[in-house]
Amino acid sequence: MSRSAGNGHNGTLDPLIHESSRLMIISVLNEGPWMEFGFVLTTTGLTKGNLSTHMARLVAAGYVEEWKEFVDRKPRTSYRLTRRGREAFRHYQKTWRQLTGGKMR
Amino acid sequence: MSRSAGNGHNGTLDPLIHESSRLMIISVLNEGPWMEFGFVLTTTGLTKGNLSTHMARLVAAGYVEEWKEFVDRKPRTSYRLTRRGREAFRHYQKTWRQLTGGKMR
DNA sequence: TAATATGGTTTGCGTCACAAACTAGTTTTT
DNA sequence: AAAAACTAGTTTGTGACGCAAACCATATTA
Repeated sequence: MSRSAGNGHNGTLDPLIHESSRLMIISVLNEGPWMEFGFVLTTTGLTKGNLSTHMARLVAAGYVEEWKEFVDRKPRTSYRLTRRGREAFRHYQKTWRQLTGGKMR
Repeated sequence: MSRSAGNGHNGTLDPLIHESSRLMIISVLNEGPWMEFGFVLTTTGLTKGNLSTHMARLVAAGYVEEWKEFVDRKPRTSYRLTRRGREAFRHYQKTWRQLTGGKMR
């Protein structure tokens, strides 16, 4: 198999991270440890539906970890970046800077 | 009319620029003045079809200027960023850095 | 004149991001 | 105690769009 996934360490922008909404989400999660759904919701300004589905994809990709619990009899969902997620984000940032910085340098 | 286009000077990433292929194209065009189709083609690694349609969109948006001529009896198409295009790209870069750099700084 | 190359454009399909509708349970109101 | 409204998300329907493949027009070579 030839190494050329959407994310890998080739010079392409991981689409899972690059998509605007998810870029916002990941940038927020990158600033700290566990964050609640509601916090990410208001910080990013996304709708609940979209936040929910984007989160599901990030979890499925192993970039984000999900924690569900009941607090005061109500459900509470929290997220944090996994190590893989943080690394992927770092790599994405590096790639973006190279790309937009010009081929020759 | 309330200023909130896809590109405007609000804190969102202009989708016309943010899309990976076009981000590559614009980054390349940003490095110089007129560039030929074939050059952009090999530099970005896109297929001809996709390059063609992306260029059409960028031209339609007023971000890129198109120049068609015949050289040695063969068609030649060249492109360059317009002033608006360069400005939009600068603004995009600024926005991206703010966004991914964290809310608090 | 048939094949091959050059320089693109157009088309069809599959993915996916978004808003809207829905689910499940809790608290408040009447 | 039933209904209404609120909390905390999840699921669904659909339009937009990015991609590869097919196509077109002209020029060159065999």
